[in-house]
Amino acid sequence: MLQINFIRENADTVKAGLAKKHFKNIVAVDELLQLDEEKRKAQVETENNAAESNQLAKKIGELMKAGNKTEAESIKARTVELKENAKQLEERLKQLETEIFNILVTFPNLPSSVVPEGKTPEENVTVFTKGEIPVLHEGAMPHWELAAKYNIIDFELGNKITGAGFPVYKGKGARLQRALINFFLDEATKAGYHEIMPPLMINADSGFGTGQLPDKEGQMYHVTVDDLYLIPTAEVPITNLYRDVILKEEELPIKNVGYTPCFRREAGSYGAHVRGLNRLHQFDKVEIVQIAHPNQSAAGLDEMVMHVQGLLEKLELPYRILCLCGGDMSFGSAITYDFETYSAAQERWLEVSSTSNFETFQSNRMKCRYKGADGKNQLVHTLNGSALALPRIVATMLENHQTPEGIKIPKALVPYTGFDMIN
RNA sequence: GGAGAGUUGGCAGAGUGGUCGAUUGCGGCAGUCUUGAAAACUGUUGUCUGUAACAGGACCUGGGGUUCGAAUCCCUAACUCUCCGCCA
Repeated sequence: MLQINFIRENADTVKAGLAKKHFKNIVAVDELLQLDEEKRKAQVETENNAAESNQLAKKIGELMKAGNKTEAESIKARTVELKENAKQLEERLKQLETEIFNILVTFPNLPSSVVPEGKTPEENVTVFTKGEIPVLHEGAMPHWELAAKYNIIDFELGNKITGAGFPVYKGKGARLQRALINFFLDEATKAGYHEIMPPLMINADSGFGTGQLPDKEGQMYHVTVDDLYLIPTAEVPITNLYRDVILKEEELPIKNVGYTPCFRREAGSYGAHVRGLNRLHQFDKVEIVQIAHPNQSAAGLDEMVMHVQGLLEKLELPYRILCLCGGDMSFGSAITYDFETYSAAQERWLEVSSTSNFETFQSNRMKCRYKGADGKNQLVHTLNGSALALPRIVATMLENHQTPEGIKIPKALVPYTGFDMIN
């Protein structure tokens, strides 16, 4: 969430930023500032009223103690009057605050200055590409056919047990999942991340903290009897660990990693591009999260990007890195790098990681701050990235590493799988 | 699920209607002493809002109420603990 003080002092910058993100309702900025003006006036009135009231109440206390009841009674008349005023003033103030909040939560984060202009995914800028795109042998198959051929992932069985988008992993397929999870966790640990195993359900406060709520409820599974949500990503619980926390400056950066299943309703997506592992309702992901000093967050993002690159290279997958354009970035992000691996049988790039700096957007919602050298509390920056999401990695591995004899497991992963070929 | 007790500043823990934003201890920070450290002693130490700076306002788990006045009384929600029941 943007800070009202910042908007007040930088209205033009805010408008330009919102425009870059292709936010439609930019006039709301002026509306907001108007309301803010009114609210501040209302606040002064309310507080002056309260100040007089407090003063008189104190005086009544003193008079009562001194036994001067008649004078105390005479003052009471005025306090009753003030109380009436207070009720109205407070109501008005509350109403203005609500209106301001309701506008404020609709504003996305402002994009960083290096984010490219653009509206659609086509306008994302490829900043790095690495790896050979494999030439597949005659009769090569897409991953869903390979999954059936080697009996490692069963989509039909998942349909029966739960529904579409909930595959069942079997035998070497299940073992491969476990191997990737452990591999990713170990690599992150080596890079200095602290392992966390968080709850898989979150409350509404946590959903608000990282920006899933309000408005994006539709993307999460909601357990209504207990009013809890299944996590769409480990980012939510792991970042919210620091909700309402004041950190010491020297504690930063905090680097956490966690493996969790992720649950997404993916309402509204369908078609050929969701076949097989391309888009699931439940999938596994290892997520890295940093809580950083504002001065360190840019370097933190670079480090995260390099970490993800290292993973893809060890898995021997061709990949490219995109810097998302303003219009294609997520709501809360200030800058996002997407990683895509090339899926040779589908002949298309698949997103396997999204690594972002949220700057103060989440920390302002979560009230996560650090105490600076000057003793003042300031908002931290939050960052997160997938390192990595499994299904599309598995999809590309199956497709790209297939041979007529079977599917080769990359060297780095063999110690984790315990086999070097799926056949 | 049933019965009871509780939730106060980083932590522990006082405070049952007025001068309490809150006693005290620990911890933290600064100083004295010391070659340095420890100990001891002294001082200091919550957050938000607001102001040029003061002032002012809000916060004792959240929400609502009673009252001129609420940490304190009432209602309600959440959470924690103890006992019983159930259970991986």
